[in-house]
Amino acid sequence: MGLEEIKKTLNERKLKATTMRVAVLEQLYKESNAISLSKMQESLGDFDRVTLYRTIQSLVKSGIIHKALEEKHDTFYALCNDCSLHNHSHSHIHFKCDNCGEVSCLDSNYSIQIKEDGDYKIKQLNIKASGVCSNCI
Amino acid sequence: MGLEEIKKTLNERKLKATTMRVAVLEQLYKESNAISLSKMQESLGDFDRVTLYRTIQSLVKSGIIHKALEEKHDTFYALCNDCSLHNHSHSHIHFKCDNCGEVSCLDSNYSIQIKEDGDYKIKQLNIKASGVCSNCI
DNA sequence: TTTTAATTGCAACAATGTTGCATTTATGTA
DNA sequence: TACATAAATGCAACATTGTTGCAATTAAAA
Repeated sequence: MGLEEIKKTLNERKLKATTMRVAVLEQLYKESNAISLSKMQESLGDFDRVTLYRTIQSLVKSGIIHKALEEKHDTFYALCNDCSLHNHSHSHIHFKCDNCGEVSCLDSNYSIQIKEDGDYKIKQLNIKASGVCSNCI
Repeated sequence: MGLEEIKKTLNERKLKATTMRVAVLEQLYKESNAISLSKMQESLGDFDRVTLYRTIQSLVKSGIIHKALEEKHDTFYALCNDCSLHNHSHSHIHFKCDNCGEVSCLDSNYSIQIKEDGDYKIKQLNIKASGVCSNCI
């Protein structure tokens, strides 16, 4: 995904291709995994914190990225590879490696079956798995 | 669970039966569901915030309660009914009702099976379900 | 009742996230 | 290419959540 394609993606969604947005997306395309807000802040250097928050908001809202994992002290975002515009991150498992801390979205090789046999009506699942990632095995 | 029993539970774990600890546990025994920090703060009135944090910490550490659900702006705690001292909240599903906001620990009527067929080694699952609770159906 | 270690309350701080507003910038248009 | 304009940015200020150190208080054992 080159610069031109990123700009095109943004303009298609009526978002201006600003330096910050392009930088965030370039980083996400480079890594194939989710990236944390804190890591983005680090690598983006002297941008304003507020601008990053608003950048993320706009990218999430327009369906380019999604919130992969939310922890108390950090939040991870990932590209919406397999997500449709209106249905994000609902069905796949978000995985965090205990060893290297990397967060990724597991694909359909990992599927879930629920036994639902009581009074509660489950409509949505949010599953965080942890363990050892493919690089750390 | 009366006052005496609560005091006994605390002393068994070498915790002093202070006003705050007793109040928190009484509230948790009354409700059978998880209670959020913000709700505890409300009902406990003029206690110091710091004291509540440390009270929660001590109760979690000693295995009386566990963190049921952690959201960005609130954290829910529940009694360790079925959890052993060293193995908390690992295997059950935490449920939040979309309608009333109530958080509860689902029992073994709800279980999850994961098909694991890729490079990642899953060691632990943290499952948040949302939908409609038994009261709101 | 006294002792003492645990617990509390306070003040101060750190991190994360939000809002309003004036300034700047990307983009469509002339 | 220059201009107009709506969108995006940077700044200051603030809210919320959680933490630490320390002196004062309290539960429980002696």
